[in-house]
Amino acid sequence: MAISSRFIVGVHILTLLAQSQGQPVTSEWIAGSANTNPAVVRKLLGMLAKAGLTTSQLGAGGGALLARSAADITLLDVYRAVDGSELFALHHEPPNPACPVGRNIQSALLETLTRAQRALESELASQTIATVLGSVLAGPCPQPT
Amino acid sequence: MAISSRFIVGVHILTLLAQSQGQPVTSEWIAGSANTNPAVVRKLLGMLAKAGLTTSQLGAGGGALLARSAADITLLDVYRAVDGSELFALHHEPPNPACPVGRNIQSALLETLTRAQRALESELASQTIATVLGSVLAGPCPQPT
DNA sequence: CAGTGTGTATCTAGTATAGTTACACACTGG
DNA sequence: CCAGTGTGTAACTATACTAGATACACACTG
Repeated sequence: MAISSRFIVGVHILTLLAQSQGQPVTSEWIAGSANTNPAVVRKLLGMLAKAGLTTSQLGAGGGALLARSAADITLLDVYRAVDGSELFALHHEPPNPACPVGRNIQSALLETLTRAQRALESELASQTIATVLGSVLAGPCPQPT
Repeated sequence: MAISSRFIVGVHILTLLAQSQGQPVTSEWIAGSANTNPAVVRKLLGMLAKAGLTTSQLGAGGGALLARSAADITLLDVYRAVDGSELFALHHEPPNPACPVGRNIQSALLETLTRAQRALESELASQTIATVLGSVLAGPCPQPT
């Protein structure tokens, strides 16, 4: 369990907003669909808004909205917005520079780890909220009516 | 920091064993190079041994050894040995099946997440302990002598 | 101007990591 | 044969992160 559930819940939220077609969606409604707490949803919406993916309409009849087209939001955008730390941890304490292996191991691995992370990110970049919504609506038992 | 430091320390350990050319290496010596605690090293060695990557020689003059050639141990083997959980977490509580999005979001994302994880793993599979050792020894200030 | 819903703060519980100490036991080497 | 070495493992600690939960001020709508 390396990448927190914030990622999938973030995608869930944005997919709901995409489905709502410009109607503001309340955090309480989102929480009902994701089966979590409204405050958790609001925390995630804060991160998504800071990343420029959503906006909020305050006051009565308010709620969350997509800040841009669902086709312009990739899963990589979501990943970076809610989970954007380095994928691979290094040694807690820097290794012993007096040892040839300790001195060079981190830089020797850097390129490989960067490539691995980039490979993962490029897969995430290939999907958008629009394609996810398409898959969701094509699923079993689509919207009643 | 999604993938724990166990991974890079595991690679560090195996690289040291590869460098030692069949001489057993004690956990204390490894801990000195990785700048950590011998018990932590022994815990990692236990995981690596269970995965068939290392063996141990008990008793005086004992220590850890590679169980097979350094060229036959990929970084993916190490990753799986010490960190082998699912990369992406799902919702803590399953989403609401009464909502079209909640009902289908997980299966809609499954293929993409699997592809992303596989892309990362395939990068890790492309490097072996032997190639890492090569990079380490080619680094600045190689072995004195 | 009343009411709604966000944004934020705070607290909790649960879990994972990594460090540390301690000790029984298997094995080596003389 | 036996003293000593080093592993394997357990128990405990500190730290950090996640996610759930409650509470409340404030902006905004209608």
